[in-house]
Amino acid sequence: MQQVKAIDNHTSSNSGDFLKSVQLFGECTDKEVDLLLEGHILERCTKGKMLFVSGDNAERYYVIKNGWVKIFRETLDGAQAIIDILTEGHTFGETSIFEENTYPYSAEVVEPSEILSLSLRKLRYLIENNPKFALSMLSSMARYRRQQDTEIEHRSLQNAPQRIGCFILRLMPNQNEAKGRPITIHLPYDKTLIASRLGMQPETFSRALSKLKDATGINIKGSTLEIQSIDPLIDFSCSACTSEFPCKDLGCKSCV
Amino acid sequence: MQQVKAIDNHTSSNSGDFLKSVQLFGECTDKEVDLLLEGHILERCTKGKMLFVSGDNAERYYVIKNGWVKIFRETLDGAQAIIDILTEGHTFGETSIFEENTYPYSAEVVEPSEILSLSLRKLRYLIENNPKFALSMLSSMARYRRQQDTEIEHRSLQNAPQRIGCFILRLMPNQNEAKGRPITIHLPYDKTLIASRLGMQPETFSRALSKLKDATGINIKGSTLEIQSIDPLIDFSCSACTSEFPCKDLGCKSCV
DNA sequence: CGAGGGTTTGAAGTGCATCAAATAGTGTGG
DNA sequence: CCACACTATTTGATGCACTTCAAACCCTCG
Repeated sequence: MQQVKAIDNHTSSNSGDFLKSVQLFGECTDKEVDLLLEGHILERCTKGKMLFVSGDNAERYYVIKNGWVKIFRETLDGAQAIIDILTEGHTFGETSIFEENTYPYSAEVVEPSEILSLSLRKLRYLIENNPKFALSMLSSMARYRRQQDTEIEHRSLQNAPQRIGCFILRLMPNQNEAKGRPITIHLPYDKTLIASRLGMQPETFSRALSKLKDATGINIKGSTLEIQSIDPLIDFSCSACTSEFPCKDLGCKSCV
Repeated sequence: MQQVKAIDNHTSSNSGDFLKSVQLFGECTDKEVDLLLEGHILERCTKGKMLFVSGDNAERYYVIKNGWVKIFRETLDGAQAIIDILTEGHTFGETSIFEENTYPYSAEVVEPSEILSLSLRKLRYLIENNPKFALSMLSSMARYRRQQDTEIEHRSLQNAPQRIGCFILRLMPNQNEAKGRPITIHLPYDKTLIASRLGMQPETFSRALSKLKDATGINIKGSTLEIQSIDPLIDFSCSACTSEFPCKDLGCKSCV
């Protein structure tokens, strides 16, 4: 189940390049990146791997090189609340700097992934000594905050088919390319997981998806979607939202 | 409608004391507080006053001295999404430093309030030049982030009466005092507004509150609640939550 | 006292959840 | 390459929670 690969110094420059491509670390100097990477571990994880569970002692934070990771919490009787599902370039566990060194949620790999883990201590050092980096981190947290605000909004203003439409719009590769011409996209993970990500039951997801199909004319084959035009999707989903479509900065690939 | 009172230097030390009592500014030096307070405005606002609307140019951020402020967004057809309802010691508008100098939401005073407004430029200066303050701000944003995570969770795991119970628990003055003995609390604002804060209709709120009364034995007279013991409330509401009751740091007065 | 908003109650409808079962899809060992 | 087991997904039937629309009630305040 667990395949761990600690990467030696030869390849750490690759991880360095990767790290610089992550928004949070985009303005770091080479020296800072080297510091952050000291003692890093790059793990190839299979589906189902638990990276940590809520309450674990937190010494490291994580950056996703590729794949998907589910962030969630559980009630005593096992009901899960999905907080977020993250992918390439996202970080998690870094806010444990401000907890009492424990993780406030659990993290599970849901698709084969490469995950970089780094020392929280070194991150804290960088925050405390480089105001510019602290600003980057604040900016990144502010972005996340707006996303969460939107999430809450969607749950109360959008119905199930609209939420799915909005989810699909955020999977679009690039708004400019997508505009006007037909496009094919693949659902990034289990339909059941998408359902819980969107706060609904798998059965509801299935039915809502076919309602969406009827309403917007999209084509569904398994986990492949064919979209002739995104306009009907926008009309259908974005009418129940306070942001207008190019919903900038909302984790929307088509809007970054 | 608008009663503005710019306070002169004689009273600014009062505002200084107040500012230091706010978590975010707790570790600021006198000098820093003075800097932040330069050009501050203390406004006495009546119910209904709009402090700013989404999209407005943002030059100031706000700190609530007392009262209540609603933070929300609207769809084109007027449906409101309440993002948060804030009170004494809370700040808002400060994340506009990281937007393109616009507010991403609207802010409306919903109870008579005293609101302090301060210059965003000076805040940014402080963040950029004092790593310790940047850390405070990061910590404050991390706290807010956890609260929003919890909010999303509550919406999907708790039903209407449970959400109300949880809301009431968070109004409790102090967990230690509350434990065991009867206590009286007042709802802080309109029931209709509480309803939308909790993501439900006024009618649903009314019915759910009486269900809560039946389930936990609390007493309701208008906006006054008499609670013999908080234990039934905890049993009733917290079973559908991933946090155990002394839900630390979740904006819960009884748990701070 | 009367107007107007906030709150409650009633009746009916809707959306989603739940339970149950069928079907499709995937990976396994033979 | 096929049969089997197992999981993911779909479909059907039913129930419940919340919404919606409508009307009554209550409270406050001029």
